[in-house]
Amino acid sequence: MTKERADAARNREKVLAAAAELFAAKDPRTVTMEDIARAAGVGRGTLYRRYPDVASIATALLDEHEKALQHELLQGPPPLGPGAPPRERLAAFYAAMVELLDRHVHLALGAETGARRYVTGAYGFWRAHVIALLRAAEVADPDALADALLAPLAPDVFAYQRERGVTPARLTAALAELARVLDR
Amino acid sequence: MTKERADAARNREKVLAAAAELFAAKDPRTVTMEDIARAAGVGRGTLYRRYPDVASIATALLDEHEKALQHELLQGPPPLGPGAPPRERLAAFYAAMVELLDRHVHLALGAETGARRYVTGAYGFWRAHVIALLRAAEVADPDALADALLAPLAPDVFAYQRERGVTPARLTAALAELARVLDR
DNA sequence: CGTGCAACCGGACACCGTGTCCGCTTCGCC
DNA sequence: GGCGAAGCGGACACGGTGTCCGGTTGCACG
Repeated sequence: MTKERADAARNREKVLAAAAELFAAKDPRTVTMEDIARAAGVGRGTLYRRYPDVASIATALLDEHEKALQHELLQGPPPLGPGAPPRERLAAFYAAMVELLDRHVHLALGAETGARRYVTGAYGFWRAHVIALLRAAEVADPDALADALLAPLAPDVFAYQRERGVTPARLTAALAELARVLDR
Repeated sequence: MTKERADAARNREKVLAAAAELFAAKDPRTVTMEDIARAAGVGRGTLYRRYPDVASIATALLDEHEKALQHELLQGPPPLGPGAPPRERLAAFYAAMVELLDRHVHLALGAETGARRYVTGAYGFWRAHVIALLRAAEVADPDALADALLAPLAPDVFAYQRERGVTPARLTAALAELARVLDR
């Protein structure tokens, strides 16, 4: 990773800015590489030089926001960070994720092309975190439960619920309850 | 819906058979209309006459299998059908769905292009069923919880877990526990 | 039977997005 | 200010989509 050339950096900015706008403006699943290139005033070749596909651009944009939450989970104050009982931490995690989703569904939706969700680094992080919490709560088979408990946070589920009139607040409440009743 | 012409019926059979084979043979998400037409020995126009896209063909194939389960939920013996306590019925539902998924993931994956999952008639059925159970169990906000509880049954989640080594049996056990601890 | 009409078939077509390739431009170090 | 390398971007070939329409086939009715 040597130093980035000035023109390259300039283009990277233009691309990310244009992409962010596009994802917010229209159905993120219909945004194409061509769209982004045009909006950024950049050739398609330039785009492909850095990002293999649309999803990876959305992921790059999303990562920034996820980083903050990941940091809080690891060393922030309870109940998000260490110190609170596992079920409380799980509830807090749910709440934080719902808030994150609420602000950035468009990006999250854009980042999903098929099973892409699970290969992204972030999912692995959430997974590891939930598994650790479940283990601490002495629940049976944390490995199997973790993905099941993360599934409600899938962007398309969230988008669907919101569209149906389930507010983030109600969802948070429902998930908090779910977290608290886990195994006794 | 007048009577179907003989040649049309013949072609419908050929198409469904060829599609079933294709979905099972390769990654269902990469099956194309052209593939199916070629495999069925049928023109592309013929395909489009009946099915607007690949997903709807997979859905048609899947529906057949889902119908049976839906019937059992409505009027089969407990614990799947009416008569058992709601949490037991939910656990049984989970078990049945996992088994269904295990047998037909390829179809379920083929049926999913983006948010297609939620517009299909089947999802609405599962949703209504779970909501009814939650209401009977006197859980708070069944509407918000239902989608969350159905999320772990998303085909891509199932496929991912299985690929990771979580057997259907373990998944069933984990979900059963989840169902039983709901709200107290 | 045979005939006519409607339903059905299927290949051709135009379009769009993808991903790659390569001649040209720009950068920044010496 | 010159030069090597990194970066750029348009052109290209490909593959899938969805539509359209001339030709074909099935079936009801005489």
